Amino acid sequence: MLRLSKLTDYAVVVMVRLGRGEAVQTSPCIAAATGVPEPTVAKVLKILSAAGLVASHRGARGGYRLVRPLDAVPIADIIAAIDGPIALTACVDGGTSCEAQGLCPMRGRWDPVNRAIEAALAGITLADMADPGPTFAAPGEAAALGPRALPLSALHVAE
Amino acid sequence: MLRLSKLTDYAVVVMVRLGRGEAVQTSPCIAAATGVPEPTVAKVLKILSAAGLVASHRGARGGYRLVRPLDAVPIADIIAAIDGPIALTACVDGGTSCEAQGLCPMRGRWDPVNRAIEAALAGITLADMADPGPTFAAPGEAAALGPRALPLSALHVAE
DNA sequence: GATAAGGGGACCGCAACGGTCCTGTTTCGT
DNA sequence: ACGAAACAGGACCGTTGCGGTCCCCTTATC
Ligand code: FES
Ligand code: FES
Repeated sequence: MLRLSKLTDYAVVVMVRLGRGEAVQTSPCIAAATGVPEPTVAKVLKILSAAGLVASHRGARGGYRLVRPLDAVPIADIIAAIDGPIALTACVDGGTSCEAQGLCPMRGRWDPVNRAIEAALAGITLADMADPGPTFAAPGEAAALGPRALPLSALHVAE
Repeated sequence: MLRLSKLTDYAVVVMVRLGRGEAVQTSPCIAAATGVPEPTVAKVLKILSAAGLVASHRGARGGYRLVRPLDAVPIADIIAAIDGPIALTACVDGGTSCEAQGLCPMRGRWDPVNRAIEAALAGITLADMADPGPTFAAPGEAAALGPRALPLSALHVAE
């Protein structure tokens, strides 16, 4: 399905949330605001922090803040941070994983495809996905609607 | 990793192989020619046949043949056939799978991303991946050979 | 009628992913 | 100085989907 991991989706939600309100926010706070379970939020933030997309401050009154503004973060960065480098096949550009590269007819064959996708993903920033206008009309109580396990959604950037 | 299934990779190899030699070829023949195990080739061909990308002829002296020439088959079709419709997230355009669509702030957020990828994938045909002649002259970076034990490769369109 | 080939499944092992939890370590507030 | 708050980092499983194989049936040629 060419689908990306659910964590990536969460990461987008979390990042967008970080773009609102206080500059520095804690993971429990974000979890409460977004409706995403707290451990998962923490995990996502750790990964994002390791990738340098967010900065962390430890200790009491600590939290996370954005390093770059939302409009300077292409989703390609998020995907790369969570799902690893963008590579459709095992044999990526360098092809460091294959043995007989000189003989394999598929060598580098997927590269243009990878490039195209990478370009497409680099052209869209989080700001584009955040809220391009006043269309965001359902604050707060949206989270209350998900008493059950919230299957795949739970993507609420509640205010 | 945004990776696509191995089957898709096989499918490309098989399709390219179908573009060579005899117009109609049997799956054992293709398996022998490509080095891909026969059952897998058969599986791939069944899927491709169901998707209408190849035509099959049953009975003795049967086999498969291409419906469209290679340059008329964008890889998007292959991916769609094997991995299913191209959709990065669970909530696709229509969002038929989600319950509280009206409240979810991510509704349709990924759509532009999907479109971009779809467009990128539609712009490259199998012919582009087959063997565009001697044009594939990778510069100096021939990459150091990694003596591996053929992890995922075996993608040989042997002649 | 025998044989060669595709059609459509069922089946199982494995690896990756999602999700949770626990045990440090750091910093701020009192 | 002490304790609480919050991040860091990993360990830990259940589940899922995928890759791969096999079997039996139908179809068409010889
Ligand atoms: S998660 Fe499905 S519409 Fe939001
Ligand atoms: S499969 Fe790796 S270079 Fe061909």
